[in-house]
Amino acid sequence: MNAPQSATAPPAGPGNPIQAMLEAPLSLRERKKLKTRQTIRREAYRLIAEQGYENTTVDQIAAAAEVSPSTFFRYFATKEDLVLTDEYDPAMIDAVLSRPAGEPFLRSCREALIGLLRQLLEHEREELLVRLRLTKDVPALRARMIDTGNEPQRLYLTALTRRAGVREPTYAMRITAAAIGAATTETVLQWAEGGGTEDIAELVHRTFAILEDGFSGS
Amino acid sequence: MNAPQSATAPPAGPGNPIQAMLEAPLSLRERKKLKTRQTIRREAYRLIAEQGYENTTVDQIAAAAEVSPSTFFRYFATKEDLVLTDEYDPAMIDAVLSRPAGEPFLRSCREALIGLLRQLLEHEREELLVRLRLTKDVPALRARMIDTGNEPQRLYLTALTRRAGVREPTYAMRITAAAIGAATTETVLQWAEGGGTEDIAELVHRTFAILEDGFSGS
DNA sequence: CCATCTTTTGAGAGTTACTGTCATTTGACA
DNA sequence: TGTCAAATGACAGTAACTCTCAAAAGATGG
Repeated sequence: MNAPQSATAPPAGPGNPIQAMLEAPLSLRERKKLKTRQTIRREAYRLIAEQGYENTTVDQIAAAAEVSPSTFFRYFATKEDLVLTDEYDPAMIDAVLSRPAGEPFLRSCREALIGLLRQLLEHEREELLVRLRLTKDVPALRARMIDTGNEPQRLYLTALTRRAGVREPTYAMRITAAAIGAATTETVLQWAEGGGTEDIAELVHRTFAILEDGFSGS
Repeated sequence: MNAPQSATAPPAGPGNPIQAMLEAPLSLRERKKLKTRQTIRREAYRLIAEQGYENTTVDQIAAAAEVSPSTFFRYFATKEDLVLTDEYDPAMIDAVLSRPAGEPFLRSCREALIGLLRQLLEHEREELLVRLRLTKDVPALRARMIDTGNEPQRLYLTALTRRAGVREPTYAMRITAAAIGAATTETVLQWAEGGGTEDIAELVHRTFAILEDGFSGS
């Protein structure tokens, strides 16, 4: 193989999945890789903040991070991945699956989401805000987001399927995951648009209340 | 101005909006433009069917349609737009808005959707199937779809906002539009995946039933 | 510490989607 | 028929990727 794996997160326990990911003993090589990845991302965000997303070229980012453009693409398959990739997807699935068995799916999602967001906010509130705002403002990113593995829809579908203990999701599962996923995305984007000043847990509650009562308010 | 407008659909009445678009007296220039547009799309679909989306270059398409690459980009802003652009968005908004005033929004959407799909199926069933299947299979397309103006989410949001007679959509409207829009997209994609053999009206009914009862089945 | 093996990196060349400009052509219209 | 605006094509450029190959650097066994 010729490329460093794109950060396959170690399967984290349900206790504090994010924290767990920050530990783990690392070889020198691994540490260097991680550092390179962080440097690239940091420099990229700096440049993007100064010049905007479209005006910042990969070559500039590579130069600022002191790596070759080739190396940039070894760490991020596309420029968009800079903003969109996320290491916490497995944690979200775990969080949903570790909810009590009989609980309605909607509630499991809500609680898992609130728990995960609380942790994310503690550790990297600012970065999350920047990323979400970019996601909302840059068309290419908003577009791409849907397809990447980190979109909520796919997470929910995986969780639903596993919870039911089946291999292939049913039609109803697909529809459910699509709807809840989109609502989740919209919720965090709205939070970011408000500058992160609102209580995100409260927003999540409002969202799920709408879903739960079948949109009867409209 | 230097470029032909990308098919701004004439505002169609609620009667039979699609049919209305197919009539209208056209000047020679307009007819030629329309023909060029159709030729490009037809040749593109042919090449894509033979070689796949990624392996088909814009230059090839332009050559096959006997226009210059410049002209290609005057008709389709991006290669993706070949597959994704859709002339019927205004018709969908109209269809929702022309439902009875007191009707629950969910039902208005359902009926509007079924009505529009029925017409689409009559006129261009095959093309619709091809497009949907491409949309589902080609990552770049699936990604891009969300951002373009033709995605259901934006349509529903517009309809909701206008129906309420306000300027800015509320938080609840955004969440509602996101959820219903995603469910709609998933529904038609599922239909296409089944090769169009299932009754799409029935699928739509199942989808909206799930939404209506608050996902209590999960 | 050294030799060797594997992973990571950089250099460079090539492809493709797209942008902008400008001169030429072609339909519209009086 | 002459004039104007819209449509087209040729061409040059940019930037995001892809591929290949050789050099550098960490891992590993002696």
